[in-house]
Amino acid sequence: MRTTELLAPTLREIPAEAEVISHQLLLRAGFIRRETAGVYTYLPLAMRVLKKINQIIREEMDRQGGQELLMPIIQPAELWQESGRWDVYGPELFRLKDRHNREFALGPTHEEIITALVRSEVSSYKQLPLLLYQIQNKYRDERRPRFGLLRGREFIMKDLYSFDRDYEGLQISYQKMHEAYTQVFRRCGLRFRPVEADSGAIGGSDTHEFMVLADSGEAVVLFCRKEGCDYAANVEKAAQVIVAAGHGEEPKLLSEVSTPGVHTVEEVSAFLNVTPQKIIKTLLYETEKEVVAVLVRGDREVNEVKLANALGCLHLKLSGADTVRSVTGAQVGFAGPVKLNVKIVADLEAATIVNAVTGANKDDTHLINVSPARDFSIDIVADVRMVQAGEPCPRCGEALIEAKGIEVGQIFKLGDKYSKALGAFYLDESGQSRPVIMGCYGIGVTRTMAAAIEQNNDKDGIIWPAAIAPFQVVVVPISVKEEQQMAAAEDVYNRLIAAGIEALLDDRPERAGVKFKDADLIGYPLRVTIGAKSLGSKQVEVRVRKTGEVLMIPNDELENRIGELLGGL
RNA sequence: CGGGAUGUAGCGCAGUUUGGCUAGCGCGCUUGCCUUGGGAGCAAGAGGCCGGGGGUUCAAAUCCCUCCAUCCCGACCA
Repeated sequence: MRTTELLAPTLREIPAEAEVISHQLLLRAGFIRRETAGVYTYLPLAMRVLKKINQIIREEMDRQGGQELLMPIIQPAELWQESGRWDVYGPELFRLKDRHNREFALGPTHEEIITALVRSEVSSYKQLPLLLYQIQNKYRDERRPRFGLLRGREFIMKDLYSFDRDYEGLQISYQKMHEAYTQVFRRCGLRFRPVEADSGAIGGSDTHEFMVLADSGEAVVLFCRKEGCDYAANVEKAAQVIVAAGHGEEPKLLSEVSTPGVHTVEEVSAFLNVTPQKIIKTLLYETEKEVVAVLVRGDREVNEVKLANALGCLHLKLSGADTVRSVTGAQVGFAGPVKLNVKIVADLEAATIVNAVTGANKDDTHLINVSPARDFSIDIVADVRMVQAGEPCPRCGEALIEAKGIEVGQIFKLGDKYSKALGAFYLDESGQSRPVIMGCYGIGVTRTMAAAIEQNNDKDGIIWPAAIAPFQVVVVPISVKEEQQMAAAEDVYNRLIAAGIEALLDDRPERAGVKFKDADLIGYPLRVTIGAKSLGSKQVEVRVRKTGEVLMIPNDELENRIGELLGGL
């Protein structure tokens, strides 16, 4: 391919709409253009990258026994009503009607379709297990599409569904996908971690998210710093380790103190001269069923995902000032568990604090020397708080480290949720009808492309890992008017192509600086420069994008050395 | 959905406060000359429903109403 034939419109300035680096660079380097919020056209350079990622995915899925198919994007409402998700999925589901006023959804995911397929085509244990996947556009009407390709409304996703006879089979399929995903992201040249994640109030037991570590990530992950310990979890999931309370403290006399205008933990701590560790923070939450009081230590934060799981509720929200007053009788900042007439959920840690400070459910008043059991009863004790960096690893006890991550993949054990809802049963050897046991496994392809940029860039532009670069080498003649240079450039280009290396010849009649800037911006791993400097010599000048290093390679070793270099990038 | 901001040429912006000459600048684009190892220079050009609609006015990019779009923060996210 020659640059004069390639549609790769680079921009000198950063479009005002782009905030995160991957979005800026994808626009500037001519990979994507926005059509409307969260919807993009992928230009030829992006398409080449996506094809490579897809190819890697296909190879790894197929290696594990996956079979590719293609399902419809337009899905009938009836199927979604059958699974119950027509209502549950909410406004995020794009809906449309046909000319007969029949309702449809644009597929945000394909559990319904694939389960419907399996229920009609699979009827015997002999047909199981099955691993079926597709790579296709997905549609989710995000409330707030943002960050370019990191959160779009239309995006490309690989989704695989596993069908097994039982949970043991599911475990095997799950492990296969765990391995496949590890290989996919490794081959894409990404620094990532599989992390334990929360599976939600309903649904399967296990789930892992594959996180690309990057500061722009929306997810917070905690992982163990100890070499060899592979504990890593989404902050929503990370379990707290109970450090032995250790205070064999005797409960002292409960008493009330006046604390005018002292609301926050910091204020209480300073005013009463107690550490936040001795304060029990009481927060009121409303679920679809009830109001609950949640107790956590003063220096901790409530983890709403864990809380929802502990309560077995679907929706959860922090109560407003009105509810707080009607439940506690006091303004916000003075709630406490003593004599409070709602369900009380205490965090594991908070439940052990003796002689604590709490709100008194009375304006401008706190209680001191509050002790659980004696002064109030707890309905549920559970891990309902956020774990913070520095806390012990649940597996080995070493300190946890916090990092931001971009979720590029998730593997999930569904169990029989969809097979039962949609009626996908098979007959076992004894002729008994059983639900197919399912798993689902997604990779955000377009998000992976953006994540790769988030992780691999510098002030000059993108630095593609060689495996997914749009072209592996760009050949730049300094002056296309110099016949000798052009002839040399053509020769190098042809040799690289013949050697199976994806080369691009920058034959534009531009000045060298312009071509260099574009090459850096687009991020080809290697650049071969053909100019007066090296023309007469027996060496070819090769520059490594990642390091800026310039190598003089003997002409007759060119193909081999470039192949070697690419292998290391 | 709550809060904030912005819509003027392909991109980045000025002009709007205080209505008034033919709507500007930089980059990019076209043509020519010149130049050619990190976004050169000179010259001549093309390119605008000033987001849409309605209103006020002798006169609207500018004031008013309304709709739309885009971005940011938050909430939300199988």
